Amino acid sequence: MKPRVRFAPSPTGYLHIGGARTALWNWLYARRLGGTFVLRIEDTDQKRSTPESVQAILDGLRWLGIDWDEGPGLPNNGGPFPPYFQMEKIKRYHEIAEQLISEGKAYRDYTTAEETAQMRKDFAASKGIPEERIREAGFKYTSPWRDKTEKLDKPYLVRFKLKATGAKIGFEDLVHGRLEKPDEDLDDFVLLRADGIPLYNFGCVVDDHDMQITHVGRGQEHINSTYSQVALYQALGWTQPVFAHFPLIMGQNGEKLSKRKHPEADVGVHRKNGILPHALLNFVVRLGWSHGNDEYFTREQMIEFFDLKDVGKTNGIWNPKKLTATNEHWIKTFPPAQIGAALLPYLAEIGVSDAKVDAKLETAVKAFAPRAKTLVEMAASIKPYYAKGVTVDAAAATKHLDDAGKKMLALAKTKLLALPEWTATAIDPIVDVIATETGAKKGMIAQPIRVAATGGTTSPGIGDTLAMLGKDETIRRFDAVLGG
RNA sequence: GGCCCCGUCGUCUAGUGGCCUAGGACGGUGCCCUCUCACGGCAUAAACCCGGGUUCGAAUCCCGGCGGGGUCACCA
Repeated sequence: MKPRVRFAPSPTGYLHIGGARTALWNWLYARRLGGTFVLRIEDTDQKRSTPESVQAILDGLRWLGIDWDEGPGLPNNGGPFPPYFQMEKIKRYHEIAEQLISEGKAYRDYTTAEETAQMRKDFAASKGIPEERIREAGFKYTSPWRDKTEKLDKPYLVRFKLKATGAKIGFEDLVHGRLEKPDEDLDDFVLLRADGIPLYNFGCVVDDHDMQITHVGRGQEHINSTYSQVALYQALGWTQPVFAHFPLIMGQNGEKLSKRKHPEADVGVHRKNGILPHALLNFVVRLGWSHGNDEYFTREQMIEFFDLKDVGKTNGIWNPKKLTATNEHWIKTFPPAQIGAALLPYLAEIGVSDAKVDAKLETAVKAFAPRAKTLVEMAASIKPYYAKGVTVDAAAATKHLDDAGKKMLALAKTKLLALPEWTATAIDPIVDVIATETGAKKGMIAQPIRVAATGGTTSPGIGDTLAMLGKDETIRRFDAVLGG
């Protein structure tokens, strides 16, 4: 059977890097096995969900090239199991909740949020312990409505009626193996809030079932809620999917990568910083998963090699240096035309709007690929080559454009003017030629040329540098230095 | 703190009882290449959390300790 997997983000902010990896791994799994990748928006947290966030997540996924087979923005209501936004199927959750209630597997709890909160507080106070430790002290919420069935005319929430027998409840996890705990450790978790909106554990189970999801791959932080969900599957008599709980991505301080404390948690930040989408994918796919000693994968190789069973168990730490190294690798590896196309928005961003993917840009990409860590850097490096004229750095001029330097420059100009064609391969040898003819060191020849052409002391090889500039602009800049 | 998960170089990892004097990658260090800056090449330092078992033999299996993380909501 072809797997049906899903990525079910909550639209409460930008696309999180951990979410992106979860999406990627699920997507890869589906693609390799010819399965289906579903995107579902879990927008039941009405306080925090926003349309902007939905957009940000969709944009982030698209930028990464992770496409979904079912979900938002697709024809025919998004696919065969709509809707793909939880808030659009509230009725369905109520239906299931009612069924559970009628079967005695759930109940209406008229206790208010304030009351339950107070109960916790009182218990903690009576034991003289902080609230998060009430569980160890034996606190377990027991609703006075647990065994009642009457329907009152006031707000209620629906709780799952967990039957604790002391038996183990658990599941087979693809990365962890058998995971279980005594069902007594679970409680009557809330299915429906007082306003009728489902909570995560409920909506998630109903949807995964309705959408016929076969494999649920998500972060390890969900392990504990999975036990509750398993109880629900059993109560409903539904077949549960195969679970796979992924290790977490931690910030460099060792804490879980959070939106507040770690700017790098935002996929959009990397886009802004000039990271290639594929580089981000490659970096993130290796964080917690490996294929022998392989480090770099094309998209096709990722699909070919990825398997949920090869996912590791240990949390990984975000390593910006390795991300950069991965980015450099792909900048150097992808065809110049492709990098050039990716570079256009970054050039436009800094005012170079006349650039297009042509011979000049490709030459520039080739020249700067080994020198740029990011597309932002590359764009900045290339920008001067699209300008008319250049301001020569004073210190550089003093050092390299003295009388001797200008003499070399003039000589170079003569040789350049005599060239049959203006290409890097044609230009490059002139430094050697002049060196041989005059006996001067190459540095004495190349540096004056470089300073005159770029205004500074560093640039790619003379051939590439002048080729990028073009004949006219090169000579113009030479003349500006030589005067008259 | 209860419960749950995890524990190989600084980091990501290979490793599934002998192939391990523990391999690769990023980062670090040194050297080489060189018209500048890079790229690249070569070399090098650096780890099996600790303690008990099991076994002829353990990074690999078991137990305990320690350490890290997650989770304990009418968030997801």
